[in-house]
Amino acid sequence: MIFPAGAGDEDGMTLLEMAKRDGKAKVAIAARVGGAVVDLARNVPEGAPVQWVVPTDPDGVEIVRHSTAHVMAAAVKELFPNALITIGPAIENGFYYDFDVEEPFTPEDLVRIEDRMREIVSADIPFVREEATKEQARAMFPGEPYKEELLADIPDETVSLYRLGNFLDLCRGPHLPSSGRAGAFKLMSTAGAYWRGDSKNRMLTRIYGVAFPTRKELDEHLRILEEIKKRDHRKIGKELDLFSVTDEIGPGLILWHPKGATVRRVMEDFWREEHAKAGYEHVFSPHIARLDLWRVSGHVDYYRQSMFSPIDIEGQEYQLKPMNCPFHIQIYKSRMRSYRDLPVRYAELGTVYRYEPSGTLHGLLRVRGFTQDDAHLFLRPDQLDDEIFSLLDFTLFVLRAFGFDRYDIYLSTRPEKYAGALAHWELAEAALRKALERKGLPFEVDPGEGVFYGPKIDIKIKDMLGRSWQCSTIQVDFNNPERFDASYIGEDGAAHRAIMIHRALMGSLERFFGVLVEHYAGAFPLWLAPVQADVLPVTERQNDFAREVVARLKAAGFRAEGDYRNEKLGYKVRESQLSKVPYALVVGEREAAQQRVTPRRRGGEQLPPMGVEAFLDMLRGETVNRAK
RNA sequence: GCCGACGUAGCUCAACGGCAGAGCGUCUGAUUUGUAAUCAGAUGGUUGGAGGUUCAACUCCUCUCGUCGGCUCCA
Repeated sequence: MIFPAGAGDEDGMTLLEMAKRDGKAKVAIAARVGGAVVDLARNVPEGAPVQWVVPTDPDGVEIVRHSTAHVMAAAVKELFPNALITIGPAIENGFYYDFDVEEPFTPEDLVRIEDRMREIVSADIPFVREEATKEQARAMFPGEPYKEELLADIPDETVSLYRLGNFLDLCRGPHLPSSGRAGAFKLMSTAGAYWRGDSKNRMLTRIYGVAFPTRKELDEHLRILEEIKKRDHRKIGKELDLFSVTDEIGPGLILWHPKGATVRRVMEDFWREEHAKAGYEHVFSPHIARLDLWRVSGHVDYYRQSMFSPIDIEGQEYQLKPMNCPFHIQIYKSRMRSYRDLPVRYAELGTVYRYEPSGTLHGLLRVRGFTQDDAHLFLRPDQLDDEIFSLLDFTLFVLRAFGFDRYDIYLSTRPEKYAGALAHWELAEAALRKALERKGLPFEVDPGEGVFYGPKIDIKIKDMLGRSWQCSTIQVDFNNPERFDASYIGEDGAAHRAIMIHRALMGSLERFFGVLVEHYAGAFPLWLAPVQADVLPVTERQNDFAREVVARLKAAGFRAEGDYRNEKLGYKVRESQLSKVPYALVVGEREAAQQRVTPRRRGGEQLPPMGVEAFLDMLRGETVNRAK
């Protein structure tokens, strides 16, 4: 919401005074003058139009968050005078501030800091903007080495400073007129963070907080956090007995339990089937290979920090594979290729192992051993455009089948450190761009974010809660065909270099499965559900009929289980519901007599009794288009 | 890897220098049950591991392994 305002008509009038005059002082927290957002303490610019910035504007929210960070720093400086201040920006949903302290803050400290913050807000202390030369500013931060370092890096001669009571901070601003304008906030956690994000620097103590213009928005945010917690795939994975990671096996290594493995198998079957239809050939490759292979591929040079140590086998060094590409290239190279053979498309659910620092491991989303739904395509240059175009189609089709139809697409271009010829890069970037445009897909360019061997398209899917997950990637590669001498015989009878595309749609089965669990909160759509129907006999007199129903469902290719325990129906229904099985089939005396079942959907909806065949038809109808 | 917090029964959690517990689960028995928990009994632990302080350690200290929240990186 933007309130237009008249141009200032009095010399020396501040924006705040003008806001008061216009009755906007209660809502405006800053103003947009020209392109810049400025504090209300500034003078009204002559002749320039002014727009009020209110807390609900994107710019306004950022000011609220940034100023809350300053309020926190002021509170910390009062309670912990020895804490050295560094930086404290606004971030998504809130803010943080990094401090250099001898002893990290405890949860109790956070409570004290938050209490003190509320007092500062109640006192409604003005934020006062000052300007100083760098030289003057240096003298204003005695004993604050981080501020000194920041000052040294600022190119401008004049810097701005903000005073909040006794607390002074070097800051670009803008800020709220006063602390009383801060919205609803809450300190969330402390964390270690390197000074300037560099692990060579000293570890600082960061305090994270969330802040919103209103209490209502804060409460809503906290509710979403609760929802995220409820959907956590690690929690649901345990509850539904899908997978585990154990101390005994090792961190970052996944055990797929039968229920999780069933979902994975369905995912894989679907994947294999669709790839075969799309002209891919399936291959298999070993988990280790001679280290030399990885020297040729460039992994030893570019990727060593993510690889496990080589294994000594009879004096030869072997390497646990971090990628599948060199194997597929070898298969391609196993015989002479004609231009007529291309494109050659090799697909493999290839399990790779990468060393990830222990602190980065996270459930299924960040692991040390994972299976890529990998494929490598070998093409002639004239095939590049069409291949990428149809690949985009194929990718979006697969994602849609799993229930993802919202995504962000990124085109990552040539990085500073790149391999190969510039002309190749330009050709590849143009091909990727053209395909996206031809499909009419909106995308963002990530300049310099390509892989060393080529540019790429990344697709980040959005889940039910709107969170983004990087899964699909399509990468053009001129480098590896060069390194491995992968070529084909052209129409002219001469050898030509092939172009390679690396691509993964789900990315990693582990991660994709984890995302699926959170997306559906464990309630998988029918085609993926590990158990699709629970058959629940009301008394043990119906057990025989229930077994027959289970057998018929299984014979028809569906996954069904019977609950023959000596429990009341309510108990069995409850357990079926909690394990998120899509259908519970109640079979009592009436059903058994009429050879029928009474289905109950996962949500509680009861369907009329029907014959087993009718129920099977219903299941078939619901699984034919997969995602639902 | 680095900073911090945390590891107690299969699961969720109590006990926080003085006899290691509850609910759920599991097992046994009774009950034969109609759409989110039938009753009773039993079972279950080198308190992550190693060392130390103490008359006494789940509790305090050191080391180690792991988990979680971040930093960095990425599928």
